[in-house]
Amino acid sequence: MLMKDKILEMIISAVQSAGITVGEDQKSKITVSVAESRLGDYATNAALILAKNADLKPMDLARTLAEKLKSQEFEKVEVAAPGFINFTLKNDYLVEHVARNMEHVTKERVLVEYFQPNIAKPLHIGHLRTAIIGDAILRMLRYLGYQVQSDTHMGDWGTQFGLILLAYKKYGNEGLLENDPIGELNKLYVKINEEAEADPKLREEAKQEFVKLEHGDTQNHALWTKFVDLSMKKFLTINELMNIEPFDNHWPESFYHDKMPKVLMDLKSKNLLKESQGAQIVDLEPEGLGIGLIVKSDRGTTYLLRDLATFIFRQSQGFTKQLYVVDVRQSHAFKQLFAILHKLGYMKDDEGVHVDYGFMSFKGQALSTRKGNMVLVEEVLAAAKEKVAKIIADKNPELAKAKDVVNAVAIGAIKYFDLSHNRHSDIEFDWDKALDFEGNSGPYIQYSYARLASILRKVGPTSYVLHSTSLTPTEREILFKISTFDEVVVDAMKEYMPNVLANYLYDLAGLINKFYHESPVIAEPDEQIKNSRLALINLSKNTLSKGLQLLGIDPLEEM
RNA sequence: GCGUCUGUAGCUCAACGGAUAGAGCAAUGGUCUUCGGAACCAUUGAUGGGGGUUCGAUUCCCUCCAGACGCACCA
Repeated sequence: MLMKDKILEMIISAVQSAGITVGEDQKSKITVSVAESRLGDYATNAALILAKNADLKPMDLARTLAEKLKSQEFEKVEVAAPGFINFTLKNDYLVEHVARNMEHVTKERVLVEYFQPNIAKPLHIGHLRTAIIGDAILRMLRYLGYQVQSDTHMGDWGTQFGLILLAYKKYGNEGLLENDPIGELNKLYVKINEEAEADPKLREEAKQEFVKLEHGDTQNHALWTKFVDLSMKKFLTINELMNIEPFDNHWPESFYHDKMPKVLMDLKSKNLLKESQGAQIVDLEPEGLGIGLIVKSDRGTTYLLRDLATFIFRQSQGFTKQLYVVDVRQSHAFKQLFAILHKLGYMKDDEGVHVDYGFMSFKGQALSTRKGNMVLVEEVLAAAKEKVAKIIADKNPELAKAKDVVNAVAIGAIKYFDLSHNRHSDIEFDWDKALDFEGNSGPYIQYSYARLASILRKVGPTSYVLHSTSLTPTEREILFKISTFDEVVVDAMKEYMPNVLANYLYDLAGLINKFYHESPVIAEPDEQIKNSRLALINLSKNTLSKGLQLLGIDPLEEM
């Protein structure tokens, strides 16, 4: 059990033994949080919340509770104005507690959808964000014991394939296609779109091509399969390229093609479907969500219908929770989706969550604005690697396996930059900042790790014992910080905010660097202190390693 | 027009309704006979305006200002 939760339980029972009744609404307002280090380890506002009910002054109630809360785990339980209770854990207790691993409880099945590229459209920075955030969430939920799976949901179906098929038949070249499938398909798509602007007949032809595809035309189906296979292969290089966990499922849009009629029947049988302007809609005006378009007036299907089928299918696979890591522009669409699923009776509470994120823009050094404001993944990565390689060549020219290190640092820098920000914020990517080794950055944390690794390497294998006495204030802070690791991951996943963990790791790395500066280890004459510091280093290193890996960043023994 | 989100230091960002609003960059000044100086320490500096709720508001509510993004036949 997490220390935080344990303290909360102690508080509740202390309150009850003081004869004070606690309503559910009040209970939910009582918090136990990490205190400022000068005040203690944990703090609670319980007395402030309950004072009025108990008809006591907050300070008096706090004192009463504090008295009851004194127990073997705590060095101190103190009261502070206007009515906080602060807890300081015993060092002995911390030493013992910190060595324990989180008990593994198997939790519900969760599906995380992220990385939704469209065939014939190149990977850009938006795809990078969904992949990075989604991947981090997957890793963290898995750590917490959830049975998580990922799903990519690629865009491989729809009327745009009519245009692509038509263009390929007119101008296509097999060699070019195999060489650079997405680039070539994109070129064809752009070209035919331009032509269709001028000549509406082409659009009609394209539509027919798609109809043929839908009806299983052999030639079109073969071409489509080829486009999809080649593109998929290319897209999935993201796993290797960005160190993204392999995806568990690929259920693309086409996969739901034959699952939509059933949803339509369902909607009809529940009287939710209406005819309007020749189209089939669900009226969501009462919910303030406008009109949900299900079938277009030309009888074409919509994304909304496909998304309904998607949710229902995944639910049938046993997933009791579905997370959609998709940018914030889709939030209206997801509200509609969830509202209709409620009406259909498929969704209760928060079984579906839109994990939205803001935009990433770029500062200075405009990266190719040829395609509008699109910044390509390849360009970002190449630029990052180039910059990192220069720094490495400068700082550590002797480094073995420099290429791997450059790769890991570049990826770490990009990911950390993304993940350290609150995902709701629109953020500006600053090359100098993200790839500077100084300050709050991925490389800073990797560097802190490498320093610890270096000390342990020098000392060689020994068994370390952490002693609870003779801890310096910084060492004590580090120890406590490490003990809260699991709490932090739990907190981070309450609202699916990877930045909570990223910020924690930065704080920890900062403390470690401070400690590194203050306390010599190898040169320490007192063997017991030396040994204890080595133990602390070992713990710190393991914690940084766990945390970095949950963010999808490789810890490096040397850099 | 309606809706959602955002507005914090010169810049880029943090902050479960909590205690003296934290960082990084930039600027200035320091530390060290470098267990890896890619470090550490310090100084200057901020909640868009106005109301309200609360013991307590960057956080919740109202309003105004500024910006971004959405509001059925594009995907």
